[in-house]
Amino acid sequence: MGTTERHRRIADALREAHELSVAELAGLTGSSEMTVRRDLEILADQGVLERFRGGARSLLLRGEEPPFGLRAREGEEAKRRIAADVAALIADGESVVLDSGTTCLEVAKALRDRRVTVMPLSLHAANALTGAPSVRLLLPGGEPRPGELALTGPLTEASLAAVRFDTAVIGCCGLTADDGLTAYDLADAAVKRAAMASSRRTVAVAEAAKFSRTALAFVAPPTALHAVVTDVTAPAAATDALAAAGVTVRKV
Amino acid sequence: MGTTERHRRIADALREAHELSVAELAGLTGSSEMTVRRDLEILADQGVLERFRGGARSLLLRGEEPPFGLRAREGEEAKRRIAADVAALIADGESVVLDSGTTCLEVAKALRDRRVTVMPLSLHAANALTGAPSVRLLLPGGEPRPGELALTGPLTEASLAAVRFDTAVIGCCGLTADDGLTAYDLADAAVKRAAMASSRRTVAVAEAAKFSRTALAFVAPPTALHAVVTDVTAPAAATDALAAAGVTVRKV
DNA sequence: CATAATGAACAAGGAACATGTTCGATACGT
DNA sequence: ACGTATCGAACATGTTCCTTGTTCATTATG
Repeated sequence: MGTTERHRRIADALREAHELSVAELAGLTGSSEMTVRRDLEILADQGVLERFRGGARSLLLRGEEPPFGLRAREGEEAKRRIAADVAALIADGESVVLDSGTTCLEVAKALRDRRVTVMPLSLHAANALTGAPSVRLLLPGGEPRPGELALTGPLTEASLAAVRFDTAVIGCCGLTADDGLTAYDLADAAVKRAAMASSRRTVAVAEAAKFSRTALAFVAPPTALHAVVTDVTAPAAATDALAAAGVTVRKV
Repeated sequence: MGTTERHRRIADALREAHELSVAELAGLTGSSEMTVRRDLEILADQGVLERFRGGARSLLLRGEEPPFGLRAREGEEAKRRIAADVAALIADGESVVLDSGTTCLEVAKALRDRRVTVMPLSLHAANALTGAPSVRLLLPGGEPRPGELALTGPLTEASLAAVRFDTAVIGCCGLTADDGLTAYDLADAAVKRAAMASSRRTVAVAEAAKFSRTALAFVAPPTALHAVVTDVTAPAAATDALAAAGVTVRKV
């Protein structure tokens, strides 16, 4: 079993059982206790769990967002397909503002060899695009949130206000026809709104799981979106409701 | 011989001999021709040299700046000492704007465990500071220059204008009592000036080699500097002249 | 057209990483 | 305060990835 696979299993097991002993986790993963301890130390640093003598307890009980490193490994294949489709929606020469989040990071990778202007809203995406000779990279100012490295704050909003884009590619934590597009973080939501306000059209990206969630911070109603790109496993009821609200839904 | 050591030798040899054959470079480095070809491809991508059939010729003949990857490995020890001294000049709780360049990157590493607010002017320094729990990181907007990843342009200057710092740590390409502080890049020079204008005091960092150079873009006269940190090998004539202009010179 | 350089493909060597084991130190319950 | 269980540092082993060298078919040059 690979390291990341084991981390995922430990995090999942703790989300269900609240807390587990090191011995239980070692049995569950089939590895030694020492390895589990090393994993727990890493996951504790990421804020996934809290150590106590003999075991660990999950910190992801409520509607909180798992940390970046964990989410990046979930549904990678679906995210890549979504990203490829989004890249196909963008024409050469366009200017794009690219939201933070793991799905948008895949979009960044998909845009590396395209002739486009990109303003990424997270350092992860920025790093994915540096050194790409055909991409003109514009960085907004702001304060990178730990782990996520999403840029937020007045500097970010000021940078966005100074530029106009053809397309905004926006990620989300929840997306339903009733509640619209929602995010876990209030500051993030403000940046998403600013990015959309500076763009002619908005493309939202959302894996299937997003359609059954509504997060804390409201960003925009479905009518503000021009297209939503999701994967084929998205529930038809949810996507039909969005389509009825006038959004173009692409399942890839 | 390590890879970076070999790259350095190849670049140095070409700077002296203008152009050399692959066979000559293979003999010089004691490695196979295939390895030299692979090295030349990498260095050509970095803009260090130009390939031609049978060998390569240097592109660093004039007053041009060697690429970031090469400079980072030169005088590492001196840069680390300078960086440690600069970090000691900065008090806990201070806000600092940190210039681009390899020496300032070392300063960023030296500040990782300090309780300070830092706005780095290059993505290299920004990446060195992400994940540091005690550092409040502020990113300016701007366009990262390839390789260097130095942020420049109107967005950078606007971000700097919106904030006030206790200390500006400024790198340079040349520093003399007559010509003042100079840089290779005009856009960089404008950013340096904006950073200094937003700060109460300016600390310049300069390895010994900088005192015998004057680069294209003028940034500031010596009188605008409050302190210069350099290494012990800096020529006394140059540092004395700066001291006479009212600058505190620290040799470490 | 002949010769030399080139770069792709494969193989060997070594460095870096992940994992497991051992053992002294440390924290907890009684 | 004592005994027990947990912890994490240090070492040993296995695995993977990166670097280097060799071979050979292709390509450029005179």
